[in-house]
Amino acid sequence: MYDLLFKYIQNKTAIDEKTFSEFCHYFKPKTVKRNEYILREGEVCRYNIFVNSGCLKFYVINDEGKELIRYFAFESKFGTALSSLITQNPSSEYIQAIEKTELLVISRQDFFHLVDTVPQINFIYRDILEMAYLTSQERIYGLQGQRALQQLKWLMTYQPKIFSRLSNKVIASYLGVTPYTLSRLKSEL
Amino acid sequence: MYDLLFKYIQNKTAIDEKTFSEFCHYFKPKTVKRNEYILREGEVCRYNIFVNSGCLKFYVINDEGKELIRYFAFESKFGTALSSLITQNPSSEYIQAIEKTELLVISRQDFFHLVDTVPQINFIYRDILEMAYLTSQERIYGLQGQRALQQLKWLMTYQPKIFSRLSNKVIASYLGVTPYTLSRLKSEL
DNA sequence: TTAAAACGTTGCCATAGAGCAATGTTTTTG
DNA sequence: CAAAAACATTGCTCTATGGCAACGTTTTAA
Repeated sequence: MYDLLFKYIQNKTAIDEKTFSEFCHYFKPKTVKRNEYILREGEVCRYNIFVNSGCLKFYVINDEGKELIRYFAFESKFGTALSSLITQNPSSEYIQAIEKTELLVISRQDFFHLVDTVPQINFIYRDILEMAYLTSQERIYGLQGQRALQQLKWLMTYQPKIFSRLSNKVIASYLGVTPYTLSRLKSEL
Repeated sequence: MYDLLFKYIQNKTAIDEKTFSEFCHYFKPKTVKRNEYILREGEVCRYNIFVNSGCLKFYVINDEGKELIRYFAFESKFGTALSSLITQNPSSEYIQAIEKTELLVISRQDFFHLVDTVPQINFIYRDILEMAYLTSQERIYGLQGQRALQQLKWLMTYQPKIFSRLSNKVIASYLGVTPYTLSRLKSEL
């Protein structure tokens, strides 16, 4: 149950099983079905989430009703609606399972308690934020400067998992183009 | 010299002047001229930067030679090429002064030393990362989902400083459109 | 297992934004 | 302060992407 989380933490910082076992019970297992919502727009996000297996999508619905995905959390990734988690204001984001997904969820309070008291978790959180920020920056440059075809090529090279596991529809939503356009671009490759 | 930095930290966490005076000497004052580079593509970023006055732009030059700005650091903001700072790999970003700018720079080593030894700085760094990440997320949704006109309206509402202080050319580069398009959009407002 | 639903592809046309050129305006710098 | 450089605006045309419709294929769920 906690194997993957232990490996994740161990991979980023020095930790022994004893220390891990002292706090891992804060993470509660939960299984969600395909298409099940973990968080809806307007709800306050109260959890940080670690994905044990499956895949979650994090997205908003814009004014025109279009679904815009900013992030996929595959197994061994953390994800949360950070803005809402921090401010405890209603989220503008949805979190939804793309397939049957096994999670470990930790409450906001417990999570920040661990960040403040367990140096390894403080470091992990810093690392998560740093990496998330770097990824965001790259994505901003991609969306700002590149034609969809270039973005598609970049994605196929650096995030091939997205192509092997997700439908064209969600990939299009992630790239910010319509499924029609994605379909046409693929025929240009 | 350190007034603004002290206020910045004080505003986010409990700190007294004595504690501040113990570490503020790690931040070295530096003045750069209009258009002067603080970091060029290919160089390794060795500093974190606090802006005392003026404005910096953080950008890349893409394959087509187009300048893409991801962030402006006005006074009382931190900024760095985080990817390069963390990995110590050559930066893909430029950092350049838009106007005459007064900085406080702290070396990578000193900065992470403070993060690890001064709880207030640990907290500040966490806060910087959190806020930077949230801002990035909003920007991703903006670039992904909205027409340039909508982005322009959003920017005028939430970051009016950008309009009062920067040229159309750099605003266009930030929005990811050409100056021609920006000029036309403004006439539609 | 099979009907229903969702998805992917492609033709056609509409639209947002790109890019060049020409012109007037503002800013910079000696 | 004046010449040069950079910038802003706008007409014209071109291209990338959007969006509908139609149709075949795959997936889902009872």
